[in-house]
Amino acid sequence: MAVDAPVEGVFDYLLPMGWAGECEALVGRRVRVPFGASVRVGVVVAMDALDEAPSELKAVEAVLDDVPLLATDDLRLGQWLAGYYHAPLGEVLALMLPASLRGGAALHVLEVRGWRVLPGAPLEVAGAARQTQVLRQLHAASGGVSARDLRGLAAVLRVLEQRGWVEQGVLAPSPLTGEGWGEGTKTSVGAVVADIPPSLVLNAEQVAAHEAITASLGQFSAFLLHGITGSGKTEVYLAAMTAALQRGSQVLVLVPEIALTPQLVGRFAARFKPLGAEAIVVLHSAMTARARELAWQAAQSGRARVVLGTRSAVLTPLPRLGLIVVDEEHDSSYKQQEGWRYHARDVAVVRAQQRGVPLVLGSATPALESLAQVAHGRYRLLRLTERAGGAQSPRLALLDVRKRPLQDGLSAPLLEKMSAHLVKGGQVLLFLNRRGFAPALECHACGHVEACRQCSAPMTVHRGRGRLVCHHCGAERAVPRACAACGSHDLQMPGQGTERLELALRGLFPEFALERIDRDTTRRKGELEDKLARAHSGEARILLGTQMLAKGHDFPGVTLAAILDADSGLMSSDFRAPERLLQLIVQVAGRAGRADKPGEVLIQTHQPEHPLLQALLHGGFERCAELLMRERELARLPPFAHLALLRAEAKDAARAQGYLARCADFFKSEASDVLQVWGPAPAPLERRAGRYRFQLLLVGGQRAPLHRAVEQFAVAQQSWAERRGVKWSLDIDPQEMG
DNA sequence: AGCACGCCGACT
DNA sequence: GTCGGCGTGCTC
Repeated sequence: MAVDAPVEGVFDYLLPMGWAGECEALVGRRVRVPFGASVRVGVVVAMDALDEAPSELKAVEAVLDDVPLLATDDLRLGQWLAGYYHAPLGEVLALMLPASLRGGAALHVLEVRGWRVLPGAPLEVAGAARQTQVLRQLHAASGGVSARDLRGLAAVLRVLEQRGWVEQGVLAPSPLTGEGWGEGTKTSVGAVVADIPPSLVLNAEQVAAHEAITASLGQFSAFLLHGITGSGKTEVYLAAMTAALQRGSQVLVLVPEIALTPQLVGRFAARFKPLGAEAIVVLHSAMTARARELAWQAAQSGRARVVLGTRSAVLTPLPRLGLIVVDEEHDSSYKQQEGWRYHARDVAVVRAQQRGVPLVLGSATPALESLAQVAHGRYRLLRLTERAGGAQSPRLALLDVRKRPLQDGLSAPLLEKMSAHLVKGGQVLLFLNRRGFAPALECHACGHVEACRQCSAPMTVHRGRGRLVCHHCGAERAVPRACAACGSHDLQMPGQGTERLELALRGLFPEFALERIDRDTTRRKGELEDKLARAHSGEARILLGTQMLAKGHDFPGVTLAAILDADSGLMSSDFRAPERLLQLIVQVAGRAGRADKPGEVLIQTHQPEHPLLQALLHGGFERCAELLMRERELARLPPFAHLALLRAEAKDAARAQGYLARCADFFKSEASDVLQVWGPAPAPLERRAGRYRFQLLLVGGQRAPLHRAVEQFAVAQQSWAERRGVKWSLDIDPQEMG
């Protein structure tokens, strides 16, 4: 029994009354159990016959489900993940269920009414096209077709019913039960899949990619689909998905958080509409609990054919899984950054392996980790190098801003370029990865910088709100009129944020409509959609924003894009910052221009001679990726090493540091042959929300021995006195050192 | 995470 | 004299 509590291990219970002898029957179901002084919900993961019943065992209080919610495949994945990420199995399994079911609430058993075909019914009725169509649809669907999907066909269905070919009833609640409609029937959806609109005409590269993936259906195989922006990766996904659906499989599609827009959902829904209203379901964090439960149930029961979702959707039970697609596989939003820190892309790989299904990782800027897997021969590389419609790739140029006065963070040549493009009717896209008005409030007299009282970070000035805001803990306060240290009224706001840039641009280009798109201007519901609509329609001429703007949106009218603070990516202490900068530039470049309007991408920098920028200019993404790869190899960093980050925080700095010092000693004495220890060091943000944070980085050449050492550590540290008052957590394969 | 058990300050 | 503060430790 795995209990949903942050405790390692599984717990043994006696069977409830009336269940003796029914071994295996409870596996995958939720049960209510007494746990400590309280009552908890857990999932049964195994049943054992005991020779003698130990009297110290408590008994299961109640069985909460009539059928298993998790299949043995799901439990196996959960067990693997709990081991790999050193997370409690109960917590992992809880995340495989919709939130509404984690607390022990009963599953809303959906009574989906529908129709199914009876034995002896013909495949077609000569001269009756509508009857033939309905019969084909019913023959094809294993568990019947819901009445909702047959709307408007009542008259036809009545005729077929009178002829004794079809009947009405309740559709199978779940294929896991083996009851109800669909029992024993072989799935064959060929007829319905034939109704899926054919793919757009694919070019030779797309055909090759699609054929390679399709040939691997039914077995594990990992593909890296490296296609430049606009090369038609989505069409390859859709073609491969259609082939998987044809075999009766379910398809899981993961997309980054920001990319799950109505447009994308619409595109998939339009393609797979012939499979029925429930055939495609969406799962993301903004949905209501009820909507999530319905979508989850459709997926878990096998009714949903395509599941399209963000990070957490990778854990959805899918009894007929046949293909996994991870779009924009390099995207950092696949990494969970709190609690159980899993990486959805990596989970997808394991899941595909366990289930013996192919996996497609798609990106215009693959992660170095994925490129390394290709180099090792573990992933097969599929390239798409042609832009659809023959559009040209944009010109990339560096703007050396050394010794040039910047006007509100904008260099004179950039302003000239902007004018030229705007006058010619183009749209201009500006990236600045910093929200707010200015990143600090500084006293000109004594140099005092207003810092957050809870964190060791300067507070960002938000002038519109008239507040200082901490971007790390969210704390807010009024902007002081005088310096807190010396009382001077000469307070300065050095640096640029998107809010300040917006103000400056409105002054510089008053005749052109501007949209700022960042977390502050898209807080209200629908605001982002409205702004994106104005960007797409061309109504907005200047687009200004943070990361948000770079992901998943195409702006065909944009002819000039500029990255204003490339230097921050070149100078960061985070070893992944240059890789992320490269991805940003290439992604941005891919969104500027099209066939009739060649685009231009400008990068403002104080380091025009930087090897990374030079490599990008002269060799594009590939040369840059090679360069970064060599740097990582020399530095013994991923993908040439494996990382685990041990974090500790405490109200008292010495305690957190002392604990990690003890941890460092442990690893140095017990595992120095398989890993290196870096630290303990203060976390990049040393104090956050009033607690002091330190971290210890473990670098291992081989994954397995590193994990064994971590496992040993987790057991050993339980008895250490230094643990008192310290909250520690483990981040396997950390993405950010923050 | 809960929840209990356990030893020290201001109150009906 | 108690009520309750949250530090520490356990949960089959």
